[in-house]
Amino acid sequence: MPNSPPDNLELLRSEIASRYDELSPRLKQVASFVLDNPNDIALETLAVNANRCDVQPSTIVRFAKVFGYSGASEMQRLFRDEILAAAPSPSYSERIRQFQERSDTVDWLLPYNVMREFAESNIIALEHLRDAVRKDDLDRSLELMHGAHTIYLAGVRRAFPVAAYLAYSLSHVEKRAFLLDGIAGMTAEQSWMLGPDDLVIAVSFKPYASETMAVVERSSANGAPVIAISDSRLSPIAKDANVCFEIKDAEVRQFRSLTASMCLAQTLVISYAYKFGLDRSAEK
Amino acid sequence: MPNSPPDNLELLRSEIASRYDELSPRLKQVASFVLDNPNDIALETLAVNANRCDVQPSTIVRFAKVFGYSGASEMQRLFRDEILAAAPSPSYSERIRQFQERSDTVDWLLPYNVMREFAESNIIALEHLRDAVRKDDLDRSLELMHGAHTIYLAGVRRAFPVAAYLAYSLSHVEKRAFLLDGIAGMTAEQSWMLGPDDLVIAVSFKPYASETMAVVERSSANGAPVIAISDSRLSPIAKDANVCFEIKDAEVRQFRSLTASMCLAQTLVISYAYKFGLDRSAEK
DNA sequence: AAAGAATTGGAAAATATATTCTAAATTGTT
DNA sequence: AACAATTTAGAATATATTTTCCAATTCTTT
Repeated sequence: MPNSPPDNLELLRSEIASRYDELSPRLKQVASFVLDNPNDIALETLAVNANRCDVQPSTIVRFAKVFGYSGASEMQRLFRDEILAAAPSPSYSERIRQFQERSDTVDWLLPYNVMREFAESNIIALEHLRDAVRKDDLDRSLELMHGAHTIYLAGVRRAFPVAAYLAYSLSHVEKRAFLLDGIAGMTAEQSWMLGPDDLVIAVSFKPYASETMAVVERSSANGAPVIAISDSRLSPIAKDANVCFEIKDAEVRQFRSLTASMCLAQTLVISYAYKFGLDRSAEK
Repeated sequence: MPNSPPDNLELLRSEIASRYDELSPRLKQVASFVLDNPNDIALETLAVNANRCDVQPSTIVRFAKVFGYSGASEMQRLFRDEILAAAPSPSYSERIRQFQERSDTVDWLLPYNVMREFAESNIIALEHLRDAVRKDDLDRSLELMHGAHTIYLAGVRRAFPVAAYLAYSLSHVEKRAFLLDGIAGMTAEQSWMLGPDDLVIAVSFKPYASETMAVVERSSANGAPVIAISDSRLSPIAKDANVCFEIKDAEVRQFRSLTASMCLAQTLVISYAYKFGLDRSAEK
């Protein structure tokens, strides 16, 4: 009946709400189910949804047609897109893609624009981090940190600032922490000494550094637990890790940021300080 | 081959990660797509997912079988259930109520809350940065960077990661850059050598480090231009600086973040690369 | 370099799912 | 209470999607 059906979920929801009264009994059943269980509509088949609201599949099709769609599938598309676009986790890549498309038109020769673009994508990365980090991983990390006599930080090149920050701030909350900095090629030697009493936090991103891989492999073989901060579960350092954080940092035209990784690092240190609050002093 | 397939997403993910190496090339493609885009697997048809990772639909079926499922559909069920479980009963009004409740009292003993809180404040800091940085400061910085034969980075303690990042990424856009790292107490000696052809980018925050102050003073006296990244115009390193960025980083209960500073650092490097685009290679 | 093994692409078959259609049931009207 | 109009159930049909299977290709081994 309506000329053009609502083309986003929010519109559809209010349309359903406002026309609720004119609907027939069965269609009302469908209406309230649809409003209350968007995820079921998105993910389950017509048959099971029909069953859930105690209705025939064909009734749901009729419902969709009443609101102007060609069928239930077309309406379902809206619900699926909502999850893909706005859902907690991995709308991420899609958002980034859209964002980058949009930014194709900005003038990259103006530093001011670069700044704005960069701030924007870092914000997106942080939002993603906030929603995607798993409670459980954080808890387990804190336990590992608490149990460790000393924490060793591994990370070179792009990952180095993160490792350096961890070393610095951990020692400021009075946790013994050393940076495996590989000065004079010492890294290999240094990792010999690590054992079950210690903990390695290894940070490594895409073209994974062999130094960091070696540290993880060796210390893990010696029985030292490992927390990995990396960009993929498939990362070589994720393999042997007891906990692996998968961080999707912002990427703007080839350049990858560290914002999300730094934020995670801060979270680990501060949570640790609060939970086992030996510190008091904290960093100034 | 495996007796019983993983029956929850997390298990499946780690199973995929750990067996990644033994997979054939096409199956690897599928594996990383599956890990990176769980929502697509949950919501899109085999055909479109196959297309997205540039593979035949049948390959995805084979992938699912390798991990013990009867077919792709059975595996997809896991991904769908994950979404359904994440939002148990997201009735609209209920969701809003929960959201409003959330921000009232946060329990800081729960790392998860710390993470959320931290991400939020970093986002705010970035928004501030985006709006507060002066066009003119950026332009002048780029000119100084362009004019310099070599850029030297100064920053210790909390500021060290920022300086390290700048050194790393500048050299990746083919700008000569050295970190004045003060190893073996060399900082003083190193800064003797700086002159009008060089540039110092100094990073320093609240309890200002004397090392960094010394570098700025001495090199500036020798005629080297200085860009300061600091938290106040009154900072000792701002005095002698040609350009001073005043960065208000997030502060959560005593702990200061580096997010905004890192973002500014990235902006400088990337703008430089675009404007004077010597790079081409960039960082990978 | 050839033979065998494993992997892959793609079309055909099977299955699952959505849609249509008609007869039955319900509702409202006189 | 009878009739028309509307709504509904459910089987039949159409469509979409997945799965299977085999030929083509690529990789290994000798």
